[in-house]
Amino acid sequence: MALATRERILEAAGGTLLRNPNASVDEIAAEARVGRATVFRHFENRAGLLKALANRAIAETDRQTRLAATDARTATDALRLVTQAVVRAGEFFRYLDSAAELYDEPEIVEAYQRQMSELADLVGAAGREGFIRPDVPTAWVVASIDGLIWAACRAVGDGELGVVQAQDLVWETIANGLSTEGTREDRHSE
Amino acid sequence: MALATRERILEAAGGTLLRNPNASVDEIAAEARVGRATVFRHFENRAGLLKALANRAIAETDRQTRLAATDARTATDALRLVTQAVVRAGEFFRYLDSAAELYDEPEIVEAYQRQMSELADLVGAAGREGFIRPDVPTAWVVASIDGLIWAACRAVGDGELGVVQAQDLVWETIANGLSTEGTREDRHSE
DNA sequence: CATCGACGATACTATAAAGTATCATTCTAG
DNA sequence: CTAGAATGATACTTTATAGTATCGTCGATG
Repeated sequence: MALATRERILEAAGGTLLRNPNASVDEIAAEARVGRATVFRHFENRAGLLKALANRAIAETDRQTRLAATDARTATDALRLVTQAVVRAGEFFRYLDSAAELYDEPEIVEAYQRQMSELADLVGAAGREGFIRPDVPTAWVVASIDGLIWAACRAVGDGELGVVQAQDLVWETIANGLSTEGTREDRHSE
Repeated sequence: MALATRERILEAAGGTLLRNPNASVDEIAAEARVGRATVFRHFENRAGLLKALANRAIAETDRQTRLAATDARTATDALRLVTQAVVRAGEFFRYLDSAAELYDEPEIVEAYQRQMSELADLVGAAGREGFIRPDVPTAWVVASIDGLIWAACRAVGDGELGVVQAQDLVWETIANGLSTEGTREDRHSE
């Protein structure tokens, strides 16, 4: 089955590149239990393999977010669902931690920027609903959500948290932070 | 000046590797306005250069955190100051985004684990002071602080935020999240 | 059972980058 | 002003890996 082989290579590439971003085609093929030549039968070259892998991650993330967005009744709810959806898709793009080669692929960069821009739009809408504190710059909201999602995906990948638990914690942290303190003024005193 | 040259190479390596984690010694030397041979005069090999760079980042982070910790009167305060100190040291380790080779250096891995463990200790102490909500796993507290610090360092590096602003926002987000909502129960409704 | 396509294995070439050696030049200390 | 150290430039070797070509085998499909 050609499809099964191709998928197995992509799967192995994700796992191998996560452990070693500079893994050779040799290593990926070995991980996939496939001959090295077979990798080049399914992908034009190493860059093509990485590109296919990235596109797979983008598609999966889009799928999850689109699925989530249909359930939302408010922008705030959509932001929550999308955030949690991206955590769910995390296993597909976690290898991107160190995929510097992809910065040269306009197609990939564009897709990433589109997703970030969609997130920014959602943050803006949630802000207009009054969910986001107005004194926090939008850039930081987007950046910190991104950072928390990455942290969650890593924690899940390392087995420290379950997926559902991580999803809840991300949103909990976005919404309320980690502190017991209710007031926001005297947080520097104990 | 041997020292100035060595420092210039390290500086250039940090910048170059940030833009391209697989940058060759050629590129680093060019960025440092130095002959390629000179790099090998100051560092045993490429791995040695990366190791020196990592040690520099570790030392700078330690220095900043030690400086911060002396001012703290409570563990919660120490956690805040250390978090902000790491953001301040961010420019020194941001290139580590994709420095996979360093995973093989026990010395570096050990230092990283030590720093994370120190952070975990601080989180534990702050928890005993009642600052951290008891229903949040310590692993997530550590992971999310890490994620927010990374987000802050990237935002600073990209010029989206100033250092001081980023420091405050990180702590603000840790302590209170991003939301205007005071209650923690009905956050799923609008 | 025969055919055709996918695969594994292997051998080969090409290339980029690491690391070494050498020599002329420049800079600095005495 | 001079001797020695640091540097730049360059040429060279070595190595790892990408990518190609080929051939025999296996397995599904008709």
